[in-house]
Amino acid sequence: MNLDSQQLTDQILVALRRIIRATDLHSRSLLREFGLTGPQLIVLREVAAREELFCSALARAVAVSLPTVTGIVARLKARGLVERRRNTTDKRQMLVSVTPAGRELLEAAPPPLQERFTRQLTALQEWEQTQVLAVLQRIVSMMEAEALDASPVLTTGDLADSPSGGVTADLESPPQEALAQAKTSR
Amino acid sequence: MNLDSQQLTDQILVALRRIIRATDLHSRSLLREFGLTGPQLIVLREVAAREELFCSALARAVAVSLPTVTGIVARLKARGLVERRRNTTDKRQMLVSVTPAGRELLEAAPPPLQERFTRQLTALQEWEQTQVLAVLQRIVSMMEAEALDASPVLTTGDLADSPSGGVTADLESPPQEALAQAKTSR
DNA sequence: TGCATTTAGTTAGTATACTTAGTATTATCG
DNA sequence: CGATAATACTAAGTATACTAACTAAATGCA
Repeated sequence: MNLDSQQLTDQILVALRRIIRATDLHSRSLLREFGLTGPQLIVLREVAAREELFCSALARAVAVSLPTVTGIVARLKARGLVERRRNTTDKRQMLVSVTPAGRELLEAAPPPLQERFTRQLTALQEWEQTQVLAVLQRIVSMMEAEALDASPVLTTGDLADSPSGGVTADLESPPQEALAQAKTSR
Repeated sequence: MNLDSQQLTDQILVALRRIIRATDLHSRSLLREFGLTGPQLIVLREVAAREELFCSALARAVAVSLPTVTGIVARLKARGLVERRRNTTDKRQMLVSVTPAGRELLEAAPPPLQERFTRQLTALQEWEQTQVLAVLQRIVSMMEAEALDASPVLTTGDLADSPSGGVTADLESPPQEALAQAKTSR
């Protein structure tokens, strides 16, 4: 009773679709109950975490394309949560920064992931947490490897400059491959 | 050097975003190189796998809302890949079926997931495959648990009626919980 | 200096995907 | 049997998110 590759990929496909959908649904519930969608919240958090940053850096940090952040930043700006100003030394660049209102909103903000998901996750044994993260990062590396040939630009390298970059996983074949590759390809 | 919960959720958030993005990018490359987007391909496969099915069953099977399949089916129909007809016994229902052209296209269709991803996945040890799937299903169950209170309708129960439903995972706390719950809540 | 190239962002167009609100049909119940 | 409720789907509106095409600014090189 072992699963052939067809069944495996089919089931993984379904699981991925449901994860994507759950993420989307959660984003909408955030909008309904808090006023910001998931991506908006993520972008706002990232802007607040730094002093001021360029749109391109922002796009890289949250793993979306430049046009996408343009739209999200525009909506945040319309709400008075961020400000935009041109860089004086290089006038092509736009500097995005959080406003007091934006910072205040963030104080009361819910976590960007489902609260129950977050709770259950932190309740896991540490080795389980590591395993979950390791599997996800492994999937990322397997998926993003594909895109490297096709689109040499903006392969979303250094994400989320958290102090501890990348957890070492307890799986064979390190999941950091693609991230390292992505970094070099800029 | 262990990771606090903030770091863990942040990194998981990033990994999920990148998986979602990689899926989207792959969908576009499918469109470019093959002519159908990922969701279109998935829907077409599902329609072809059955004789004829209702829009609502289709939506459940591919884990999207009814309005979303309506749009996708409309695009497939515009391409002549599927047909729609009203159910004679219950005229509210639309029956979707694949056309010969659609079936022919499917013959030459690439796998809906990234080919490299699929290859690497099937190259893994069996226990690793099981682990990957188990972690994903576990995430699904933790994420979907949230939505059950809010939206009692269309919680996407029985997906993909594959003969072997649900692989038993080598993790504590079975990942099937939410699926079972979702099923009962219809 | 001057023109080509690159870079940073925005705009336009398309697809997914949701919610909410509608329409048509069927089922239910007094 | 007729009014009401439930069901199946469609339509409208919005957000994300991409690519391709565009503008503006900076860089590079002859």
